[in-house]
Amino acid sequence: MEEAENRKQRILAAALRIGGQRGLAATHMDEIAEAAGVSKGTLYNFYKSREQLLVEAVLFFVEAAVEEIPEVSDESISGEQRLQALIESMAGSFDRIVENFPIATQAGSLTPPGTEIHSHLLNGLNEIFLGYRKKIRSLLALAQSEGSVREDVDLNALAAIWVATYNGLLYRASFEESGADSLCTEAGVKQALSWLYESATEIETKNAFKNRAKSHTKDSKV
Amino acid sequence: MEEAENRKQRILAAALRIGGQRGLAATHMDEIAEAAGVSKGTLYNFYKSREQLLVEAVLFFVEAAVEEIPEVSDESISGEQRLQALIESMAGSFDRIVENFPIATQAGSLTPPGTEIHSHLLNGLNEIFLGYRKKIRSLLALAQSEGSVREDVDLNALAAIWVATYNGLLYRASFEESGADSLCTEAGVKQALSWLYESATEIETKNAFKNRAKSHTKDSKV
Amino acid sequence: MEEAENRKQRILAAALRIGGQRGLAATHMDEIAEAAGVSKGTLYNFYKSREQLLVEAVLFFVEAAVEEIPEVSDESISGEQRLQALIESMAGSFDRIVENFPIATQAGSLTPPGTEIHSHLLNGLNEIFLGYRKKIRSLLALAQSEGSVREDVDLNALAAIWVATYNGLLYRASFEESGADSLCTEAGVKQALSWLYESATEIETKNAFKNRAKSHTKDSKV
Amino acid sequence: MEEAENRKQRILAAALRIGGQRGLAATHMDEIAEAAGVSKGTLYNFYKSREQLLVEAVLFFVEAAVEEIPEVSDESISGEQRLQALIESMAGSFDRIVENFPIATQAGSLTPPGTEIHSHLLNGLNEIFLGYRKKIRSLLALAQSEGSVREDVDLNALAAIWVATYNGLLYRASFEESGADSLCTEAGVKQALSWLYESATEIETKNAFKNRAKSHTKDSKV
DNA sequence: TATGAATGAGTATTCATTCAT
DNA sequence: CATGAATGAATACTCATTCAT
Repeated sequence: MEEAENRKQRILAAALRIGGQRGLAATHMDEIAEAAGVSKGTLYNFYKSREQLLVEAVLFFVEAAVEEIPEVSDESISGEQRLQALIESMAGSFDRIVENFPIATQAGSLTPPGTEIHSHLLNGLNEIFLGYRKKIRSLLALAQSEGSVREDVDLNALAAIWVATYNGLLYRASFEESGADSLCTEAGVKQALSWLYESATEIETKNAFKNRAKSHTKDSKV
Repeated sequence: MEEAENRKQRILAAALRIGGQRGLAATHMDEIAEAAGVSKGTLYNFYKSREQLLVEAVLFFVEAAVEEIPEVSDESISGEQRLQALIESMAGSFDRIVENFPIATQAGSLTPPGTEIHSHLLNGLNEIFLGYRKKIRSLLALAQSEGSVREDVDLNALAAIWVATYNGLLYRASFEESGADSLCTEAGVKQALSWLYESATEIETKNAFKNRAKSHTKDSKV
Repeated sequence: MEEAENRKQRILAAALRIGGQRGLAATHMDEIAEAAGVSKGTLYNFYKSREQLLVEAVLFFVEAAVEEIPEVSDESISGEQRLQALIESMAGSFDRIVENFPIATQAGSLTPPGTEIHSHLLNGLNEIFLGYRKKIRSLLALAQSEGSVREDVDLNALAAIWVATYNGLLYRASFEESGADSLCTEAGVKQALSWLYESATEIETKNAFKNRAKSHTKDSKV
Repeated sequence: MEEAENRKQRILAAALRIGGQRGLAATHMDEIAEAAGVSKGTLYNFYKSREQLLVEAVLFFVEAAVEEIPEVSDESISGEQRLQALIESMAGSFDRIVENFPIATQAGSLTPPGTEIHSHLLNGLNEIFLGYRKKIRSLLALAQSEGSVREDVDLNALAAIWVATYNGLLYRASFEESGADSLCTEAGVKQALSWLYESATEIETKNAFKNRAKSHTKDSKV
C-alpha cells in the first residue's frame, strides 16, 4: 500500500509536470506513464480513465498550492505580524504556482458539463478555494480582534477580494512569455496584498500604495 | 468583401459559442462550420488551421470584452462619477464575460510553446490587457487631478490591482455550477471595485466595505 | 482558336513541369492553373477532369520526346552515318528527358485499370513507343541494305533492344540524386548504343566496348 | 518477435499487392491494414507514416526481385553455362516482376524531394541496382577469365547495358494491357540478353540475333 | 467565356482503452 | 498485478470539382 500510494503520487506529479508545460489537453497517457516510470496499463489500475486521472491531478495541485500557504498559527506573534507573514508566503509561492496555474481552468473543459466527474472537479475546486478564503478570513478576524483591522470591515468580502487579487495576478502572469510586467511578480503580489491589508487598517500612513520611488512608477509598464 | 467579413464574424462567433460551452479542446471544425452555416473547407479559406482560428476567436473575444467597457469620455461629469460608471459597467458585463472567460487560459495550451502562433496569442492577450489597464489608469488619473484620489497613490499599481481583482473574480466565478458564491457576482464585483476605489480616496466614511447588513455577511459563504 | 491552342499548350507544359518535379500524384490543379497563368475553372473548360489533363500531358511529353529524335532523313549521307547521328541525338536528349521520365510510369497508376481513360493512356504510349522503334528499325534497315549491318540480324529485335536499353538507362538515371553513375549519362548512352550498333556490324575492330581507357574503367562504379 | 516479423512481412506484402494493382498513389492505409489482417493502428506501430511504409515496401520488392536472380555459384559448371542459367533465370522472373515494376518509379514521387525519406529511397534503390550490376559483372568476369568473353570488353559497361536492357523491357512491358508485344516477354528477354552475351564472345556463329525464323520476324510488331 | 470562392467527400494520423501474456 | 502491443473511433485537413458572378 505504501508502494501503491507512492506510485499514485508519482503519476499525479508526472501528469502535473506535463500538464503545466504543454497544457492538459496535450497531456497524453503515454507520456504520463513514461514520466511516472510505470506502464500505461498501470495508470488504469489506479484511475478509471484519463479524465479521472487529470481531474485528480488538478485537485491535488490546487490543494497543495493552498496548503503551501502556512497557517501561521504561531500564537506568540500578533495577528498583524501573521498577516505580514502570510503576504510574504503568498508572494514567495507566486512564481512556482504560476507554472501550473492554467491547468485549473483547463480542467473545466476536459470533462463534459453535466457529468459526474465534472461536478466532482467543480465541487473539489470550490471547496479548496473556500477553504483558502476561510484561512485568510480567520487571520483577518484575529487582526480585527486585536484592533489592527477596523471594526467595520466585512471580513468575508475582504478575504474574497484578497484571493481574487492573488488569482488575478497569477492569471495575468500565466500569459507572459517572460516576466515582462513588473506588477505581476513576487514584488507585485507583495505590493497588492499589502495595499489590501492596509486599506483595512486604521493607520493611514503605512499605506504601501504611496508613491515612494518615482523610478518605480516609470519602470512599471503603463 | 462585405460578405466575406460577415462570414468571418459568424465563424468566430460560432467558435466562441461552442468553445465557451464545451471548452476549446472539444471545439471541432465540423461543429464550427455547421454552427457558422458554412462548409468545413470555407473555414480553411479564412484560417490556416484550427489553432489559428481558435486563437483569433479568443483574441476577438477578449478584445470585445475589453471594448465593452466604455471609455466614459463624457467630459461633463467628474472623474469620480466616471469611475463609478466604470464600476457599474464592469459589474454589468460580468455575467456575460464569465461564460467565455476560461477560453483565454485554454488557448494557451492549444498551441505548442515556442511556436509563432503561441507568441501571437500571448502578445495579443498582453496588448489587450495592458490597454485595459491603461484605460482604467487614465480615469484614475483624472480623478486624482480632481482631488478625489489621493496624490500619493501609485496609479499604475492600483490599475493593475483593479484589473487583477476583476479577473480573479471572473476566474473564481467560472468554476461555479450556479452562482453559489454571492461574492462572485455582479454585486460582488461592484463591492470589490468600490472598495478598491474608496481605499484610494481621502474620504474614509464612504467606505463600501463597512458592514452594513449582517444578513449579507451571513449569506456570503465563508 | 489560336489563343485557345496556346492556352492548352501552356497548361500541358505547366502540368509537365510540376509533374516532373514533384511527381504526378502531387501535381494539383491549383498549381497547374497558377503556373499556366489561367484560373482553375479554365482548366475544366479544356479538360474534363484532372486525370484527363494529366494523361494528355504525359502523352504530349512522350510524343515530344520521341519527335525530338530527328528523322535523319538527309539522303545524302549513308545509313551508317545516319545511325551515328541518331546515337548522338539520343545521347544529347538524355539529360532533358530524364527530368520528366518517371511521369510516364506514374501516369499508369493515376487512372483505375479497366477504365476508358486508362486504355487511352496505354494505347497512346504503346503507339508512341512502337513508332519510336519503327523509326530506328527503318534506319537499321537502310544500313543493312548498304551492307554495314549484317544480313542475318533481326532488325525488329535489335530495334527493340535499342529502345529498351535507352529506356533502361533513363529509368536508372531517374533514381540518382546527382549523376553519380557515369554509365547513366550522355556518354554512357553513346557507349551503350554504339555497342549495340557495332555488335550488328561485320567490322569487329570498331567495337566501342573495348577497354580503351583504364582510367575510365576505374571511374565507372561497379 | 517471430510474430512481429511475420506481421511486418504481411504488411509489406499487402502494400505491394495493392500498390502493384492500383498504383502506389491509390494505396490507402485502410486497405493495407485490411489486406494484411491487422488494424490501422498497427501499421503505425511498425512504420512512422504511410510514406515510410510504402518506401520500405518498394525497397523490399526491388531487393527481393534482385535476390530472386540466383548467384549461380555452382562451381562445377563453366562461366558460360552460368551466364546461360542467369539469362534463363532473369527471363523466368520477367512476368512476375512486371506486375510490380512501376511502383519503383512511383515511389520517387511519393516523397517530396530533399527530404530524408526521399534520400532513403533513392539510396536504397541505388545500392540494390549497383549490387545487381555487380552480380552480373562477376559472372561476366568469370566467363572472361575462361575465355568465352573477349579480353577487350569493358565488363562494367556491359553489365550496365545488361541491366538497362532488362529494365527497359520491364518498363515497356508494364505499359501493355496484355502482352501484345512479343519482344517484351520471357522469350524476348532471353533473345535480348543472349544477344548481349554473344556480342561479347569471340564466336560469331552462335549469334542469337540471326534471323532464324521469318515467321518470328513477322510476328514481332514493328 | 473566365474566374475563384465555396464545397464536402475522402484520408492519414492520433491516442485512450483493452487484454493476452 | 504489471505490461505494452493491438485496436479503431474520432478528427484535422486536402483538393478536385462546381457554379454564381
